[in-house]
Amino acid sequence: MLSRLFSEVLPDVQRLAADWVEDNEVEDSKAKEDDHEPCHLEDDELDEPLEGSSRAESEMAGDDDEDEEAEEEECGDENSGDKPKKRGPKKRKMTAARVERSKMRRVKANARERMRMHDLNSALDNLRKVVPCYSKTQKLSKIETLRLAKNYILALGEILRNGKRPDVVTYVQMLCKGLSQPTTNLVAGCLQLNTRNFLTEQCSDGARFHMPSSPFSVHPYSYRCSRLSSPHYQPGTGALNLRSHSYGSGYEAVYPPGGTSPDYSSPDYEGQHSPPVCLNGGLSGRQQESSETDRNYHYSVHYSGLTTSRPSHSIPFGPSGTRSGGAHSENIPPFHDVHLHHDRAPPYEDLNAFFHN
DNA sequence: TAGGCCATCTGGTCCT
DNA sequence: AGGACCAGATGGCCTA
Repeated sequence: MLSRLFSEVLPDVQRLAADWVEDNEVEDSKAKEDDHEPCHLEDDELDEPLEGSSRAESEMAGDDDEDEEAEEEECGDENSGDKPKKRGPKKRKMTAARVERSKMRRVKANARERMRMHDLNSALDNLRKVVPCYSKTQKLSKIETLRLAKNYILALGEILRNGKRPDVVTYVQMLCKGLSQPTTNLVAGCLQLNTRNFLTEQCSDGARFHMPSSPFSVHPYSYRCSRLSSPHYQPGTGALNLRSHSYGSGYEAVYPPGGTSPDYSSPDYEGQHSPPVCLNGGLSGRQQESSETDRNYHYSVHYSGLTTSRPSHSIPFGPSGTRSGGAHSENIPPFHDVHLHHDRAPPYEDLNAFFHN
């Protein structure tokens, strides 16, 4: 067994090692070329840059009177050893004023960079609000937001291209492609909550719902995951079945008949493979709240723009094409702060209304 | 405690 | 010269 493993892996390892040696030789030669300029500092830059954010503190502490000496030391030993003398324009002396200017520039640059990152983050927040499943308290990470947004765009494009509604499983699959499992659970959980026509029972932990008459052809299939082994799980609670994969950590999903396996090898898949979601109304992973905190969740439908006038916000997906009216997720008291956006995108009436306006 | 995520600082590069 | 953008490094916080 091991020998077979070695025989399979060894050639690759050897090839990688050879590549690595080759690369290092190239880099070494580059480094040697760079060694010809031992005092390669910008005129205005501080000497001996410190590591990490402590640098700023050290700079802000201010050692103006030592800077000139430090600068002298920086290039003072350039003749020592057998290194060739540095050519090019001589380095200007770091006067106290120039050091001060340099510090000021750095402080200003830091402030600009902070502003820039804040702008970027606020843009990401805006993006979070328009992708499916927005939660103020349980924000998607940046990378997950971008992935979900990409999937959302692709899904909408697919809908427009095909001109027909996908079933909810397909839709969730499109949305969750390449997402982490917690995000997948969150999105799919949001989506499933919104597909329910009504709740026959509001469970004490806020995570279990009966879905006796879902308009989607998803609930008949069993779905097994780690959550199902939890004391909260009850069979027949309408677990939404997505994909069938066995993942090492006790996750096992079952494909619906005729279901296709996720194309994780597709070029647009990036990042970790998403294990199957556990869609029995709860969240798992990072977004999964304890049964105590589940009570504080309130899923609400978030409409922006073209469908705001609609009183009912159910997902119009499903093979039957029926609108699952009455399942307004705002009627689910234990959940808060999670907004569903996917429900405003797929309605073709809404899309048509949008395009005809 | 490890790993994920994030904010911040920093230096390099490119552009105006 | 200065600003925008980027990527690497670092440390803090949180969660499993």
